[in-house]
Amino acid sequence: MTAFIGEFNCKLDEKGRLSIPSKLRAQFPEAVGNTLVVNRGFEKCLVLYTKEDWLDETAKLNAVDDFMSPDIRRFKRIFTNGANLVQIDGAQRILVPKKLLEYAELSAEVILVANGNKIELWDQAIYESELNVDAAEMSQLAQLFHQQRNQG
Amino acid sequence: MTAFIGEFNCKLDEKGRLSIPSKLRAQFPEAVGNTLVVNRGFEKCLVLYTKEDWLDETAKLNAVDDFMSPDIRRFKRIFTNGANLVQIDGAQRILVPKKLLEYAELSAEVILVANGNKIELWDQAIYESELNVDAAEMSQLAQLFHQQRNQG
DNA sequence: TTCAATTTCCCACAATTTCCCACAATCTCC
DNA sequence: GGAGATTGTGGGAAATTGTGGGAAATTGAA
Repeated sequence: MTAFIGEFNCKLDEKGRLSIPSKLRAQFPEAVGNTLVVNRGFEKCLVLYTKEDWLDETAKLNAVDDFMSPDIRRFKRIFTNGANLVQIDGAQRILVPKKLLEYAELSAEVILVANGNKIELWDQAIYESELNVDAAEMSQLAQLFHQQRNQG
Repeated sequence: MTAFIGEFNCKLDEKGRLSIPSKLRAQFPEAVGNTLVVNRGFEKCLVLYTKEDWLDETAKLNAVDDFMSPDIRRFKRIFTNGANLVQIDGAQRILVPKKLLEYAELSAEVILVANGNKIELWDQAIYESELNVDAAEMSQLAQLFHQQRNQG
């Protein structure tokens, strides 16, 4: 599994193209070729995967049997339905599908945040508010994390 | 895991480059190669890790599933936000990303403080005021530390 | 078929980053 | 203390990257 690192300020041009910072591009395994997968994130952001990692993710999803419940089927459908293949062009850019642009409310100033096998794409303003926590809230979050990790 | 020791006065040049003191460089395991990870610290400072140590840290985080809750995702984001790979150049320098320079309000005079697998990078003036505690406050802090450690 | 709209491909300029060299300062060893 | 080696600092030049926009190609609708 790939493990991407980095946070990058990027710009979307008028055509909705996002140029991938060379430092991030350099982290792609050779095998990636020129294809990525973009999907909606849970929050107001998009998520990029290599095609391989995306297939792994969906494989995990599909390991859960559809017979189980309507909710399972619904979740799988919704989760998968935003996914799009995108091509990296000669200038290391991808064209972000319009629907997804709108979903994540992306303006010209965006942020790419890599962590693990996911690369999140945020509008800069929204990202900053997402990260803006005061100390009290932070320690609450930490506590929650602690609990949930131990529940597993 | 690496265990760094030492405190060093350093200078940032006009291009935002930080030259790593040879005494610190000598503590890097061979395997580090020329790559480090810089991230925001909780306080107004930056933190350097070897890439390996950083991946260990994030692996612990990513062991908790993103599907679990929005708070989990948020916590992970806040924790990893700002991380960037940096290369050590031929003159044993790293280029500190502009965003992070601004975040930690670094001027030309900075301090590197090594502790465990982390190396903190502070603006000198800010660092000094951070360390400026009187005896009473110090013993109060120690008490707090003691309590919170035992609560775990 | 024709026209308009979108997409893809390509080129070019500007800004940044990287690489390299050189000098100054410091340290080390004799 | 002095000479040589190592380290810290600065800056110039080349290479790379980011960004914008134009033109060709493709698509879809009338």
